[in-house]
Amino acid sequence: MGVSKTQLFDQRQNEIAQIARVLAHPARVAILQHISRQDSCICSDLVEETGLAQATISQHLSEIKKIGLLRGNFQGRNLCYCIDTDRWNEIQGIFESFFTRISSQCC
Amino acid sequence: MGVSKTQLFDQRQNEIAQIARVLAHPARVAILQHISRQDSCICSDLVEETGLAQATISQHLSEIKKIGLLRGNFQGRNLCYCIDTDRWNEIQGIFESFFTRISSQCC
DNA sequence: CTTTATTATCGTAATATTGCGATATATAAT
DNA sequence: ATTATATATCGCAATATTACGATAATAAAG
Repeated sequence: MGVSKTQLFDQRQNEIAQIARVLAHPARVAILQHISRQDSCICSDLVEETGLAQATISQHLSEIKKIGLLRGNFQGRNLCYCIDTDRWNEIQGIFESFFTRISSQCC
Repeated sequence: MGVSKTQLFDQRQNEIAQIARVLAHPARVAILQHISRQDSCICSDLVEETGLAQATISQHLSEIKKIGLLRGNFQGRNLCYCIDTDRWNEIQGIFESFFTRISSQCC
């Protein structure tokens, strides 16, 4: 078969999985780190930085966008992305509570 | 094409991605939550709980095992899994520092 | 309006993931 | 040792992801 059975799981579980999926590729981790390192949020020297093709970077950016983590403005010729801080904090909260809820005293 | 170019990224970026990949499926999120909810860490009523086939659950468990998050002991007839708390805390730390390092004052 | 530079989308190939039935392996009980 | 139960692995089919070249769309500059 090969279809993910998301309907078997609750909304929060699917939400965590959906966000984790975005972080589940080193390029996207690197992109997020790069954007946040720049004071002004330069966009596609990401191509240079990572060594991936422009089309590939654009695709990764669009994955990150899907979970609401990016905001983009034109700045001169360049489309300039930055991280949506509110959404970032929200996601941080979701993971934090997921991590702290889990604990087990084993057999 | 279609091969993830992991060699383009540093060890930490790949590590974050590898862990996120495990959390990137709602079944695995549910499994972790279930194991931690049980006082004693029951194993494969996971099949009942989730509605996935036994083979599928076993496969998901093995993904979680790969990043060192599970410990298993036989308890009577049953193989009983629990979360490796040390590793869990380590991973929590990795994500926490990833999340807190990222911030951006946008254009 | 045309040109130039930047980013997005399309089409396609390679690979990875998801899921399950069938079967093998492992442990406890008899 | 044999049986019964639980878990792991194999093989396969369906779908998803990753990557890139080619091309379209967008915006500033001339």
